[in-house]
Amino acid sequence: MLDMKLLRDHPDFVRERLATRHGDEGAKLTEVLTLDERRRAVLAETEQLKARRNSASKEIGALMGQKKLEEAEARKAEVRTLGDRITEVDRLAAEAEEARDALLLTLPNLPHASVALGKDAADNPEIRVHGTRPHFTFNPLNHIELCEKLKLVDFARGTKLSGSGFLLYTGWGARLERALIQFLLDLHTEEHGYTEVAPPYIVGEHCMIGVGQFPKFRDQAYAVQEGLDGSTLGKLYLIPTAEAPVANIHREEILAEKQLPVRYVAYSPCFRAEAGAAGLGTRGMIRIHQFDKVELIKIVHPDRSYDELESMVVHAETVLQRLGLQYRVINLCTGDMGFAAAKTYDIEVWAPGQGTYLEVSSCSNCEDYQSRRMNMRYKRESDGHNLLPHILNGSGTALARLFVALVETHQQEDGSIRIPEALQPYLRTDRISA
RNA sequence: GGAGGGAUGGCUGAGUGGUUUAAGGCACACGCCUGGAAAGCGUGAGUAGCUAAACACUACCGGGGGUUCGAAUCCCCCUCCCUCCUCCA
Repeated sequence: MLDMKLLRDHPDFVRERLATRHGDEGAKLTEVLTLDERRRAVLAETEQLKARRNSASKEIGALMGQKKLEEAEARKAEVRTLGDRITEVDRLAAEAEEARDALLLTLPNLPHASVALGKDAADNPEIRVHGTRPHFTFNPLNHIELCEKLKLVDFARGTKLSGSGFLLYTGWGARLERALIQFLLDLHTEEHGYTEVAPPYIVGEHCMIGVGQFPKFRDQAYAVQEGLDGSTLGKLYLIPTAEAPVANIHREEILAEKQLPVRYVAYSPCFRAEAGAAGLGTRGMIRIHQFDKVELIKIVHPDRSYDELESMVVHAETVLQRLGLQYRVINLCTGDMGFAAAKTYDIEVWAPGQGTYLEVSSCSNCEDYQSRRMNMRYKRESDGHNLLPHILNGSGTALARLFVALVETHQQEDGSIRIPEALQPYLRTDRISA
């Protein structure tokens, strides 16, 4: 959520920044400002009325104490009409505030000044490229062929169980997935200083609103119903990312300044409806309804958040380096950025069987956009003021596509997969073969 | 799912209709005292809205609604926590 004060004081600046994003929301800004003005006007009136009522009520109390009952009754009648006005004016204020806030929740974050202006993915500047692409002396297979030959994933039965977009990992495939998860968690806890948490995979609506997932992307979520009780539907949702529960851990709390930075790492499955998305319906593991991910979350001091973003990207890159994968880091331009982000780096891993890069990580600084929605604050030591921390999230990394890049990159001429050294202790083999 | 008990400031804990602008205590800040500290004494201090700022004012006792001139206090609904029963991995 954007700062209402900023909208009031610098509407043109906000309008201009919003216009750089995909799907300009600037028109809503005017409406928010109108509603805000109405609210403030009505609020001023109701506060005056309440002040009058409060002092009158005190006088009535005093009159009753002096046993001047008749006078008291007369004043009561007077104040009663005041009360009716207050009820009415209060209602107007509440309505204006509700409408304003509902609209405010639909405005995306403002891009940071350092973010390149652009329209879509084609305008994303490339920051750096790492590693060399594998060179094959034979005809390399794609991950679908490899998974079927080595029986790593049973695509047909995954679809039989849950429909297209769901995977059944089998044998060494299931073990590889599990090994990757543990490798990632150990890396980030032991080498990068994150605290591991294991969150719920179902969260309340307030958590989805907190991270900016709702109200805009309601159609992308799986809603849960408890048993036959239809009234529970729409209260709880399967998480689209561990960001939803983990970023909300300290919602409605006031953290001590010296607690910052807070760094969490969490494994979770991620559930995405992908309504209207291209590429579902074809086989494979690139875009699916359920995938595993290890997520990084940081809650940091506002002065430090852009340094923390840089180190977070490095943490995610380390994953790909250890696994011997070629990748590049790009910076999302204003038109391609996600809803809550002020600045985002994407990491894309090279998948030889696809002949393209696949996005396996997205690291964003959301600044105070989420903490304001969550009412998460920290107490500044110097003066005791409660301020909004900055919240960052990053994949470290998403698994299914990492799996694809891994098997496609490390495939051998005999059809086996060479396991990178970093992973061998977890999988307890250096090779997967038929 | 059933029965009962709870939710008050950073923490603890009083408060069943009117100087409660929420007592007292702990912790906190400043001052006095001291060679210095502790103890003691004194003073201050919640969050937010409004304001250029300050004063004033308004709101906030889990959330929402109601009764009343006036609600932390009375009534209704909801959420969460605790105890017991039931069920269960």
